[in-house]
Amino acid sequence: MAKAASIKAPFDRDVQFAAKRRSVIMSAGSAFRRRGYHNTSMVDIAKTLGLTKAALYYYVKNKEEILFESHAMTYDSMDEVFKSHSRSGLSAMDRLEAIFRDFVGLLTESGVSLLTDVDSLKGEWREEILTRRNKIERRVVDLVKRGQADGTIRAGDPRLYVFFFMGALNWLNAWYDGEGRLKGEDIADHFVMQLREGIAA
Amino acid sequence: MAKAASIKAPFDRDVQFAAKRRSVIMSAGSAFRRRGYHNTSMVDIAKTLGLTKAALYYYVKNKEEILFESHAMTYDSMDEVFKSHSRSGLSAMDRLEAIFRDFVGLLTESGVSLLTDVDSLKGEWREEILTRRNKIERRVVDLVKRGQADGTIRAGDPRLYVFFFMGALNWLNAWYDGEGRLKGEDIADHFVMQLREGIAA
DNA sequence: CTAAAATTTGAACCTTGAGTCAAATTTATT
DNA sequence: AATAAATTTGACTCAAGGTTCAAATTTTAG
Repeated sequence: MAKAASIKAPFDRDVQFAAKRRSVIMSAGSAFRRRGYHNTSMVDIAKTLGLTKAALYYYVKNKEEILFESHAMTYDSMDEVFKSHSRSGLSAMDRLEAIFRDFVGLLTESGVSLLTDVDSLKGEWREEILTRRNKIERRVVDLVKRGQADGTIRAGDPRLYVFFFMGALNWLNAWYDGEGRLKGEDIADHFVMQLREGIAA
Repeated sequence: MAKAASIKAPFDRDVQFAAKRRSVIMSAGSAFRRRGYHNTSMVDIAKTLGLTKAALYYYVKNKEEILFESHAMTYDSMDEVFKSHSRSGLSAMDRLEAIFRDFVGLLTESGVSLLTDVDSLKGEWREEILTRRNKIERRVVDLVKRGQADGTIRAGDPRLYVFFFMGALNWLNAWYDGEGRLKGEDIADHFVMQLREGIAA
């Protein structure tokens, strides 16, 4: 135990730091989602965590970095979802359905926020987030195309199909309230159904 | 003509003023939609109109009022759409479809913006906008309920149906670009189709 | 053409909130 | 307990941008 502790000690540090940094970002991300980036001050973020504004700067370079990381974490989660469904033998339609269900799950159960404030990011940061968003969108569009090829999805402009139901996701993120009557599971069931009926051949 | 002019003169004034005020609000609204409320400064708004920051205050009380009026004008337009379809003999489903098509038209052709920055409004203004938004949402939900009653719309939580396709509308507003390849008419056709298939019995 | 009203401007003011930093405090190590 | 490293803080600076206002300019009416 003493030995284990001495080995673990320096590692624990980084883990501690990373965990706290992560909590800063997620807490802020949730505030950004509810009140908006510019309506959330560093003081607000700090208070929620029982800290002082200055302490935040021990974990992040500046406010913009928090926004960037919020976005990044969300897209990380979405990439995970894709990965976890890449090796299933499902049809394109079924896979899309499963992925969409997981996306709804992220937004309702996992505290992940789909932020819209990309325009508050500048330069490289902005580019990277836009690139990642486009990449995800493209993967979904590809899925739709594949579904059209294998006959499980109706004909029509794939991008428009995607814009339509991804809009539902973005909007869900805006109105969903963990305390509300609507439960994540039920929303997911309904949304998946409406997704399918809207696009299935 | 001289008489007409003398009669018209005082009236022209108000019209002029109202028109210019309106152009301030719409121009700003479009900027808010593209860049966001807080990323658009009064100087930006003024420059677009070939004016000086200070001149804007001849037309509006403050920046928040511009945001408020932007929202209000949008909801005015949406109320108009409802009114124009209130006396048609269509089924609930068909009427919903027609209204949705017009909503898409507003956002793509009429320079109307569906802003999401409600949280930057304070107090009464905020309340009024939220109330109007809820009212519109409720009317759409009612339409869905009626459709379920007359058998043209599938069973299920009406609110969830509405959240889904209203999300498409909100998201459209975010990505739509008048200069882009996708033409408003085509978007409307596709969206109406995907709306119908997603909810029709 | 002239005076009054309407419109616009330049130059400030003021508030808010992000970011800095040296010092204080807490935590971990020996 | 003593020391060093990690963490947090209070007090401050600073810039951005919204708002004001008296004066200048433009427009309209007689």
